Amino acid sequence: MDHSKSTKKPMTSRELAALIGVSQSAVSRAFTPGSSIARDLRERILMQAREYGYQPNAIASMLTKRRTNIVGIVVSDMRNPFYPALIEKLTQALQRAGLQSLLFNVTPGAEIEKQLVAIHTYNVDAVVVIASTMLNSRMLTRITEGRKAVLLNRIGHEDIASVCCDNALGARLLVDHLYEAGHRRIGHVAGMTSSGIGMLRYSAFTSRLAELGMRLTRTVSHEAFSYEAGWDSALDLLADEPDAIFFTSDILALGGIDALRTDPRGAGVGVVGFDDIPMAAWPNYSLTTYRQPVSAIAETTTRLLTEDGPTTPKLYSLPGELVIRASSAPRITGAE
Amino acid sequence: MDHSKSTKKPMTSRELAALIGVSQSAVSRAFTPGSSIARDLRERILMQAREYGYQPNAIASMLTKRRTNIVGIVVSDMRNPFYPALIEKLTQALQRAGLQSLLFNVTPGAEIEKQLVAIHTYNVDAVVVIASTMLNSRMLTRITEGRKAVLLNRIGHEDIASVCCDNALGARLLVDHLYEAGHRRIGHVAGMTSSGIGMLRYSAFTSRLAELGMRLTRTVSHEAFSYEAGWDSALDLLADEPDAIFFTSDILALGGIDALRTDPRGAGVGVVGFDDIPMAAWPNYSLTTYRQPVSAIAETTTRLLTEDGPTTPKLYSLPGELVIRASSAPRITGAE
DNA sequence: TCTGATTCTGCATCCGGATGCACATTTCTG
DNA sequence: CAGAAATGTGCATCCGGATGCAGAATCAGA
Repeated sequence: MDHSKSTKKPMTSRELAALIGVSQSAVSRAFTPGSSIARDLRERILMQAREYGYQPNAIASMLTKRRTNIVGIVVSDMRNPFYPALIEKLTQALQRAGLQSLLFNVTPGAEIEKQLVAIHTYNVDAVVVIASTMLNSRMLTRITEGRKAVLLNRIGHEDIASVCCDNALGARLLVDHLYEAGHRRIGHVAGMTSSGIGMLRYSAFTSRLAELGMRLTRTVSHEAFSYEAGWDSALDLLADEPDAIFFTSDILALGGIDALRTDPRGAGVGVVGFDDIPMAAWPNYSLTTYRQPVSAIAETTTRLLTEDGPTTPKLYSLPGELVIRASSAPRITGAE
Repeated sequence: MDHSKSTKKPMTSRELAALIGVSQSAVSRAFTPGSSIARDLRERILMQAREYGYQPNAIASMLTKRRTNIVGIVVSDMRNPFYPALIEKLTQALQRAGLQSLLFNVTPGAEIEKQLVAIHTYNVDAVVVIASTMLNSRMLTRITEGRKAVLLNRIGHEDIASVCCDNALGARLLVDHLYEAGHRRIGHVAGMTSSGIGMLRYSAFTSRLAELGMRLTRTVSHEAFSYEAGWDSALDLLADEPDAIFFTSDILALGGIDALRTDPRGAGVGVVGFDDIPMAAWPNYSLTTYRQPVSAIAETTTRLLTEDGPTTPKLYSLPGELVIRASSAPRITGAE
């Protein structure tokens, strides 16, 4: 009867110390960069440690150092393909910096408050909140207070740092592009009207529209950033006979493109999105969009979280890139 | 000069104990279900705790209990939309069971070994490995030994529990369906040939094909589970003039559908996928597929990880559901 | 009412490392 | 070469809870 599988207890610093005849403190210092220990002693200990398979217990060290090296990532909308991509890049960047990512999936149904308690009890060093219109300002304050925090794709909080692509620039570039392609009457599809980012894009969009003397036919929203919402919104807008439609996010735009294909009036209507999710590049969609600098966002976030001192609560706005594809092809001007 | 933000140290059990005049042990026991403490004392302590905002420090308790309540999720392919969906459901199910998810993103480039060390140092209670052809069998053993472990969408490891949908059943049902729709000459697109799941589906597929007297024209692989690989593979297969193509995963099938549309020979070729990712339901694709029981997979995994005792290393095969859509429409039999 | 069984409670100690402090060594400096 | 300064090491203690053990308190039975 051998149940060693669960019995196999890892060695402690004291055990290793005893084995190689040094003090426990020496072992601890050997593994603590910058601590006061002779170079050769450290090397000897590290070598022996490798030999015996000793690794310091991170939990114990968290307790004394008051530092977990864990970043809580709060996310609610994994449906929008942009976010998995962002999370992937982010966790990779964090891992490179020696930080692990604890994922907090905020779901609509359950008691959100309760889910967020864990963020406190797990003592995460920092919190990254991704979009999450599900969290109100008060909850946000609760989970970010007393620790480093960065908001991604969320703005309007004076006391928390926020990293975004340059939404206003993106919106303007897209409008400029539509203008050059000959589109004049533009429809707008918002995602959720409660999204600060969405509203930011919207206001940049409309003001640029005005500057160029273009016309906003109408703005509609089905209160979701989803394919279905995009579909429904596009059909709504068709009544106005727009030249083109500005979707505030790619996932909306994809639904819109497919919807437009179901209606003869949809032919020739230009479409632009925002984000540049992988599907935007699929030939079937060929969506013109503004590419979010996902890697730069991940890097910047990581930098902010690893810097010493509290995170400066400013808005870090990173330039993206206009990606022109077929969906916004120049308008064929016939009888107007 | 107030820098209280970082100074605000949470209260300890001893402090609370002193405040309300009980011993530290009492406080600890009040928060430990099933420990020996009088009902009314516990309630008094819990009430005061809420009052003073005391919460036990999870790190300290991890140290003594030798239990972190953290599950490491090892994933490498976040590109395939099926996995974000699975991860979302999984983290939610785990959260409901009081477990947090530490995400380990295994990236091709970096030294994988090094990334996996963290799994050990963080003392995660359990590991869930999702697909990850990137990890070889040896690495898998390293990270799962001594702890509970479940493989998702990965098979062929005698000593680790594995949870999957019923891949063989799914493949058979899809073949049956193609048969009924009048398709006889079937092409096959594999993802990565190193994927055990892929091969399992393949063998069930071919054997059912044989049983029904249908014909496998050819099987191709571009060694990736991606839209692009599906695209290329579909075009490869067109030379054989198949009636229909079986794609071993939806994301491949989507690429395939779009590719078939670029070639006149692609017209009328039936397509089936596997997984039922959200995009499969988009009208533009309307992909017939076998839906993986994502929730059931998440629940089963959670159950296995929360059960007492070691995880039984068997294969848990859960039934999915055939989802028939337009992509596999009955073949229009013309001049053959 | 007294004894034995039960249920609680607090004390002391431990979990595995980190670290201030004092002392031992080594390295300079004059 | 003495004495000061710099460097390294171990001891003891702490981080914040968990838990075995012994004694206190409550309850039951006779």
